[in-house]
Amino acid sequence: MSKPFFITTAIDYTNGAPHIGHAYEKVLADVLARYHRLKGEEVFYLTGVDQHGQKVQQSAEKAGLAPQEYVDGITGKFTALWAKLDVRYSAWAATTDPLHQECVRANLQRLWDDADPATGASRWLYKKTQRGFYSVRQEQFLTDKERGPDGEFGPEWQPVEEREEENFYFRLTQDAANALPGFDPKQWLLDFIDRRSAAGQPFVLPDFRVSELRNAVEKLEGDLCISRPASRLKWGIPFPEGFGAGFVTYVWFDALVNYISFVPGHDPHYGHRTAPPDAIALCPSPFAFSDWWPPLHVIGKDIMIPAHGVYWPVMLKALGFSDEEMPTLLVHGWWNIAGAKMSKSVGNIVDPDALADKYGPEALRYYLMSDIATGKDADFSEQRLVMRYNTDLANSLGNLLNRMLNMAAKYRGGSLKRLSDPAAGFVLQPDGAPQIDSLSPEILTEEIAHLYRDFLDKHLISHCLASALSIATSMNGYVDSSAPWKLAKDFAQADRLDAVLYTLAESLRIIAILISPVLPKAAQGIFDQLNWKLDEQGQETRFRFADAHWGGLPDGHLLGQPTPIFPRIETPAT
RNA sequence: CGCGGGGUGGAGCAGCCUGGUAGCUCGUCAGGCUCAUAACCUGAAGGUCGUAGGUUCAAAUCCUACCCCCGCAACCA
Repeated sequence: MSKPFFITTAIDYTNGAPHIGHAYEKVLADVLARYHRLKGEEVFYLTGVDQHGQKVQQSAEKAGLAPQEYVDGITGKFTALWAKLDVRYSAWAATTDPLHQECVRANLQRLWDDADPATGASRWLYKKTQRGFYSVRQEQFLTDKERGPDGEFGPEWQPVEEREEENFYFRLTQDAANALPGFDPKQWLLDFIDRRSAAGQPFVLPDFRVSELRNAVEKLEGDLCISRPASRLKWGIPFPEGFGAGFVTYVWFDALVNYISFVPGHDPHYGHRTAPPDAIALCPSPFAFSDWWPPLHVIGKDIMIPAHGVYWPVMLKALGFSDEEMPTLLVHGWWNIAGAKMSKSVGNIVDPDALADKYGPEALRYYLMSDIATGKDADFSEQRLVMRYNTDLANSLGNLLNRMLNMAAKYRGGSLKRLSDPAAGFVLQPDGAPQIDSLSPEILTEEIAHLYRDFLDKHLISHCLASALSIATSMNGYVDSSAPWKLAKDFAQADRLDAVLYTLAESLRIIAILISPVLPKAAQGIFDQLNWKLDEQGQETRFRFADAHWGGLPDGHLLGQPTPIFPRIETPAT
């Protein structure tokens, strides 16, 4: 069995409804997950929600709800949207899940117990008192960034008072006061990033972001505060008893740990390498934690620095993960609105739920995957969504399926004939060349399948789609140049007509396989109308990358009835 | 000298890593077809690939300098 594929997304903060950016990331990961399943791999796709924190605590109070009640409501909007968009995840990472809470506490305990023999103190965590300005109204400490032009804190923060607070810290650097014996996390991280790049396996993809991360690490100073006093933050995971009473886990040691806690075979009390027999019994997967690990983390560019690019690898290192067990970050760009950043305060948030209702989930999935180059930003436009759907799916692919099925039904009663001489159908060009676009259809589809695979391995979804759909474009041209409606009137051309119809049907079968990760419903629809693999109707296993080879449809195969699979979206003239 | 991204026909983008006829979608114009979802096909017009140097037989692609645009507090992918 091949290596299982473990993919995650960022877990979304449950303080507001999902927007188009959330949808993009989850669909992107879903497409990659489906692609790996298409290749026959076991896939574990983890996504979820980050439910803790002060913002949630405050919003819940404002709404007059208990925090759990409040996050359950928002969480429901996310899960409903993923169901609507056919985002098919393997496990749901909700940070209020007891399993996760236990894992976070166990990890903190492991780091606390990992003591330096010389001092008896933890090598990774320490307690420190810090003094600063605290806004009673906003319930947070203020930094110089919050000061107004006059150097004073504005009225939105008042009253402000000086306070002392004791917290736990996680070592990231090796400053004189808090040296970590024998190990400098910052230097290790720099070396690690360089080694991965040198090995051709960059820690961060696309690789133009590596230098950005590296620069940020170079400038890293200070350690990471990982706790909050319970007096200030109640809605979070309490520290284990051994740390003393009254501390709650601050965001990163809570949220990032989800990538560990929900993996099958993981047991927080036994570390990440071994799982006790009962843990395996609870989990039907034949894989242990170490089989799944390490993951591909799909994240937005905003949380690469510092969370996923700095804190997370150092946390993993501290927890005992080797360099070979470090994950890879796939960092995607943003959907901007008319060139401007999408923002709640500007009020230009795009609601994916409404779009899915208006145009259908497949149209939205297709747009989000086809109109952005992975890693870069793009402009969101409803007009372009409609345009791309109509052009690529309705006019090109959908229409090809429809015209092929109609001709097959009209001329051959829907029955396909597979000729022994595969070239018979292609000697149709004026110059007599047995070609479509200078290639035979077998070679054309074969080459495109390879191209597609290369693009997908580089996570370039829009390129994949373009290559898959270029088959439809070629075939539409082939229909015109071979003119089956003329062949049908000439008995001497019977073989050619059969060959043309077979070529078109075969191409459509292969296109359906290639687009299935992005357009699962449409791919099913194409197979249904081709009357193909009906015993696996509706199942994802109906599509296999290995089947994307010429000649799958047998001689005498009976095709189904044509129904527009991508009805054009008609918009009122503007 | 803060960091990073980008500047390619009217619009939106790909190509740049691994130099070698500048590609895609939309739009415009002119034809063709009639199997099809007023869909499809062909052809044309339109670009000195931000600017200036350099390397090379050859540069959108590599190097240097400069100009312009965008992002880098928070909500937030």
